[in-house]
Amino acid sequence: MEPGSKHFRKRDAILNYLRHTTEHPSAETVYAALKAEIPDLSLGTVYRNISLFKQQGQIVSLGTINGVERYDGNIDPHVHFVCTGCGCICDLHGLSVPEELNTAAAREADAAVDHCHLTFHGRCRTCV
Amino acid sequence: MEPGSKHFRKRDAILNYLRHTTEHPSAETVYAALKAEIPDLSLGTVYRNISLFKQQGQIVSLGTINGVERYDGNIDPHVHFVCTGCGCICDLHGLSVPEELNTAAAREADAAVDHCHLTFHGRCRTCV
DNA sequence: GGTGTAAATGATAATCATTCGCAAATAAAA
DNA sequence: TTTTATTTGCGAATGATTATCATTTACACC
Repeated sequence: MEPGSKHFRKRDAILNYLRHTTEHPSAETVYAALKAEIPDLSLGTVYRNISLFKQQGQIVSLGTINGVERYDGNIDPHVHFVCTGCGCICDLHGLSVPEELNTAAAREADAAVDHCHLTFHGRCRTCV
Repeated sequence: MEPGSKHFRKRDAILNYLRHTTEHPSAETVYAALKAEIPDLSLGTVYRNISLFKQQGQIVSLGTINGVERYDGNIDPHVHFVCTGCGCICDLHGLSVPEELNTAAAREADAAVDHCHLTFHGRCRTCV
């Protein structure tokens, strides 16, 4: 591959996409978006690399919404809002889980707490 | 069906099971547990009724852990701990999401917030 | 420039949780 | 009892995700 080429390695393109989008996409969405610039990308590659990134801690899973798993390339802890109507996810950077809750959780669960997810559910603007 | 029979309607047995267990089971787990006392129960019936209960708000989904959806028959809001190792879920009744976070979330998301889920992740006692 | 080896990928088949379709069984109503 | 609506069992269909495997590519070394 020529130096200075705009062709990334596909793995890099996938991670790069996940890091620069705010839509918290599914594997299928990543695939569809990248397919435009990388016509010979395959869906299997997207799944394969996403599960690699997840395992390496480079991305984070937000769980499944309407049967499909969604991912976040922004790994520093933040809160999410999920719309029950359209399934859109948005970041809430303005709030955080109080530290006391972490320690209280570890004590009550009698376990080693690693991280937590706080997600609000409701209806976004366009879904009334 | 005879009056006073110990045969419930299957739907009732499923809801009853979900309300009295603390294991936050999957559909398959509910099926396996009830199959003992109701030998002619079918897995389809479990799925069918679970999705009905969910829609009616009689139970709550905790999302999918290791590819399978888990449910909670206790619908009053509480916090959960999920073990990354064995996938067990336990209730944390001793802590709650501060009310201010709800209003702050609604403001920042510019949306109608209905409820929220706070889940801690880590390793339980038996998973080191 | 080759050449060799390990990693990455495309294409497709397999897996597996969940949903659907439909006929039989059961309950409720008349 | 007869009629009608609800619930269920069974088995097939669906759809997201994973595995397989042959091919291609990256990268170090010559």
